[in-house]
Amino acid sequence: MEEETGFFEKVYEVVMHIPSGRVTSYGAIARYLGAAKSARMVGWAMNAASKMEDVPAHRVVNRNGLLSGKHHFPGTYVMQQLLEEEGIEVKEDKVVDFKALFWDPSAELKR
DNA sequence: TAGATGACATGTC
DNA sequence: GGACATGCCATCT
Repeated sequence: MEEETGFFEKVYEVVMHIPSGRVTSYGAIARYLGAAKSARMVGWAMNAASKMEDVPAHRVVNRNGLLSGKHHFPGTYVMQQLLEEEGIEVKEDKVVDFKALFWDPSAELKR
């Protein structure tokens, strides 16, 4: 009966809490979940999350601000398009001022 | 059918 | 700079 806080479930929740116009990285989420070494797993969660409309996986990018997962989206340009719709500037599949738009879950959600 | 291995959208040591 | 860690999925044997 527990909520069964699965790793994926946690990732989904965090990603769903990402405010519009903001982006985060796999490591930040993994670190917030207490599994910094599971950053890879976060990528897999995104893969499944990308299928969920409630989970804006397009707001999650790698540590370099590069849309690493855009290649896995239904459309190579969909991810960038969505980000631009949110007001995020994307250049060469990279988030402009990723550092300024970076959203830290542990800083906003505060565990 | 069940079990085992590889692959993956990264990150840290 | 290189190797390892972590969790799920898909595929093969």
